[in-house]
Amino acid sequence: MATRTHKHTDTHAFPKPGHNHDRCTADALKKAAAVCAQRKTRLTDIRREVLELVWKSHVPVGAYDILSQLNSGGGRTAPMAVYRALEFLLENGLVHRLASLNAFIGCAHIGKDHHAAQFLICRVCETAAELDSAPLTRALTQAVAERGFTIDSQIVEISGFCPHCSPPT
Amino acid sequence: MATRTHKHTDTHAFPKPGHNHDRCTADALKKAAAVCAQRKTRLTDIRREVLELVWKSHVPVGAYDILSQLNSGGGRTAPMAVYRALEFLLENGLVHRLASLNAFIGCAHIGKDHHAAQFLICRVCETAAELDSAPLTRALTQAVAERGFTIDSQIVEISGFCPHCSPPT
DNA sequence: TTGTATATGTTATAACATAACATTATACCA
DNA sequence: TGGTATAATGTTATGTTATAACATATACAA
Repeated sequence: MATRTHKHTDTHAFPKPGHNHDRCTADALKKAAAVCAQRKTRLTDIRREVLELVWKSHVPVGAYDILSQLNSGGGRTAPMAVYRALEFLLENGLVHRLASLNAFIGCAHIGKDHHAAQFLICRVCETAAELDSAPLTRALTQAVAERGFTIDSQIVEISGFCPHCSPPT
Repeated sequence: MATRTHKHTDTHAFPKPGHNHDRCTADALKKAAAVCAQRKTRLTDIRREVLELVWKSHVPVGAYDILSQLNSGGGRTAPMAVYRALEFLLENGLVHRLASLNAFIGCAHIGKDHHAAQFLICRVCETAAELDSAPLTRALTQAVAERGFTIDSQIVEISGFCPHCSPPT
């Protein structure tokens, strides 16, 4: 029988409304720096600023939202700069793009090359969380293989109601 | 033991390069008319034209592509008309929207309220096909339920190589 | 320090989508 | 049949997301 040693069951918990979010951000930035150091890519000022803005919350954020936050102090950054930073962050597995929202969110599992990109998105609080279910991935892999198809990349985005928000009555 | 009576195993086959596509189109249009009659919604000229254009192939098509095809004969249709037609077709389950491509494709299973919206998309020939895997749906439902999440809608879009196109060597 | 690769700045435009209001067509009932 | 409500379409304008192309600047290694 396989060993089952989990420190806690919180690994995939949906972000709680009152959690200490500063920790999420600090942790993400630390790991991001480590990943970039290891991969010998450069986490420049603008890239880090964009990453910080993406990590302001667990709500996916649009490129132009990031842009206006960057420019809120009178800056003159252009859209290209933001898209380039996002492209870098995507390539390095530091953020994800949600196709259903045209928005970006910080990767919650930096380093563990999951690359699953399976998301739960709450319609009420707009929070998005990575699902990363191994059984789901297995079912998907099998279903796709049965069709004679070879996976290159996948998008799984589930919209609904998170554990902290009730469906409208 | 459950009965297993399938006319053929082709139900979920990936569209073959040389298949008789006129049949796909004719079939889709016939079913579309039936659905609209049953639901007492109106398949007007522009709606049917857009549906026909969507069914020109199994490659998802953008709204502005549809628009330029509509106007290729000197017409002056505006984007709104196309988007409104697409909205109608979506509401009536006659087409799907692929979020990863910002494009639309005819629904291959009109009537059978699947609403799964699981797609395979070939990177080479650009053909998209509905996956609609029950095991996948089950795994997904379960994984989501385990997180205390309630599904409202789902997007599953798998990009890769179809059975008729080889991965680049 | 100088060359090369990488990153950023800048301008313009492409691509996708909707808001708001006017007009026309259709259905349905009195 | 004619009036009226509803649905559909026309029209204009604009919002939103994303990329192309070329110029300049910065970092790093030889």
